[in-house]
Amino acid sequence: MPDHLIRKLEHFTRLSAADRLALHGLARSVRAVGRHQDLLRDGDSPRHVSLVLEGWACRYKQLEDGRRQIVAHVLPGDFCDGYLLVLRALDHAVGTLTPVRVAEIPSTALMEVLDQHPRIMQALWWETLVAAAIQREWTVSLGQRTALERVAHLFCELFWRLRMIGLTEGDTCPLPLTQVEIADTLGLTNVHVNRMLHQMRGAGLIVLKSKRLTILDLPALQDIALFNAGYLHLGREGSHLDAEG
Amino acid sequence: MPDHLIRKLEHFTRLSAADRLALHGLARSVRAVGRHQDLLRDGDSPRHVSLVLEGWACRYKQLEDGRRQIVAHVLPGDFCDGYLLVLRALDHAVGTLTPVRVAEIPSTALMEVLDQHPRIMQALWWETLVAAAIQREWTVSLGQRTALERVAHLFCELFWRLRMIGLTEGDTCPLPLTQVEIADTLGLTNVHVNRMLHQMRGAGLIVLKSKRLTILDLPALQDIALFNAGYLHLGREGSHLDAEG
DNA sequence: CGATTTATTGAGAGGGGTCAAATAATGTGG
DNA sequence: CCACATTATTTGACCCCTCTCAATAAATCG
Repeated sequence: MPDHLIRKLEHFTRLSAADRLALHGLARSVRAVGRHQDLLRDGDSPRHVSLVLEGWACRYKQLEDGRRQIVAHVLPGDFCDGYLLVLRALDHAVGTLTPVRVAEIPSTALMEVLDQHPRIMQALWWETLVAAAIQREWTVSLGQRTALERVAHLFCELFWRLRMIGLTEGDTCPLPLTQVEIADTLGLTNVHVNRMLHQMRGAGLIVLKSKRLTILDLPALQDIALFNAGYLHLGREGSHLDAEG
Repeated sequence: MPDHLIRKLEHFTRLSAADRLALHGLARSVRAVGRHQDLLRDGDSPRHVSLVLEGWACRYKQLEDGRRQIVAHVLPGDFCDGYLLVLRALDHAVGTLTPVRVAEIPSTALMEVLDQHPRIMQALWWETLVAAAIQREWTVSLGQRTALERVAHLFCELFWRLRMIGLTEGDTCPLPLTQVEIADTLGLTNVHVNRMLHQMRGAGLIVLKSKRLTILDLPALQDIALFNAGYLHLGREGSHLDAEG
């Protein structure tokens, strides 16, 4: 089941059959959760680690007066937490954006796998660092990019991340976000997101319909977004750790 | 020398004398660097790990057209990299904001210490997760907070971080940032930062002079900033790992 | 097919940006 | 320690990108 996770990790290093088997063994207990539910609440300290197998979720923080900021998108193959081995309490919430299937992994089981499979340990370490790099790039977007550039950049990033886990088809990918959710991601209002989408459609850059995004001209979109994929570290940077065969 | 690092880590768990000794052993080779120099450039892949002993630096990303965003402040006791054990190339630059003294630690020496001192390993893991939490909070600031709230939040965060490493005196701390650098941190212009400072001074909240910040009313400043220190995870969350004595 | 969510569009307002110039602080060489 | 150059701060006037408010249209869903 954790095919997306495996596919993602293999952008870092090639796993052995035993590695893959171990990862499959982790996704034993699976839970289905509906749309717009909280998987984790701010302040929680869950006992197990959750891995999203299918569907989209997001990390978000809410200010006292109601303002909400989505701080990360959690796609299939992403962990919800993974931090709780060290930190006592979560400093943000995790909510579903679509119906989701999550594997609940006892932290002892995860630790055992990490001990016995150093290649997985390295790959998950890489995964953590890429997540941090994405967070930094979001800081750049919110701090420096205009509204149009932000939307374009988000679409480029999601397209690359989805392609990494095999969820694109040609120039098309799922995009189950509402305009309000895009706005909460980019620090904009839904009204202005709508206007930017209008503009991008008018320029023949994208088609967005029925929760699917088609990028008609990826190079042009990347130019507009000042998008540079380097921060996603997709160059198989752990190839020296590759498994044989 | 790495007193600030030790002081910071002890907000997570109490280290043993041997742990502290091992950390001191790491800071053998020290380099002095002037103000406004790059310690690391985007794309670099340094061989050793750098620890800031004194002075301030920042991580930053620059867009092709010159727009610059500071994505993190690197204070005494912070690592510049620490990632390079896994990632091949840096996705951002690190530059000094003041003259700086950095320890250059061979990655093999660091790995040895981590192997022999699991408590340090855990504490550095905590440190990494706190850095990620700070990055998320910056996403919230840039996405949702107004200019005034952003400046107030930054000052609260820096004050707490500096207090954590023993660099505050009462309600005062160093603040060597120029208004341009504050602006590049918060996604504002230096002109508008200046106006917000004017407003905060007028409200009797702060004094900022000769690169020192005095917070006259911390609770009020935190209210304005919607600041909640939870994300800094200062509650000695690793106390179950405490060394004896 | 009615009910609710989501997307779309318009008009008006404001927070923060841009441009420009003056003042103050800091640094440097003699 | 001063004269000068450089860097940093401060302030004003004007503008524009994005927000707010509001109303309508279109999807989506039981």
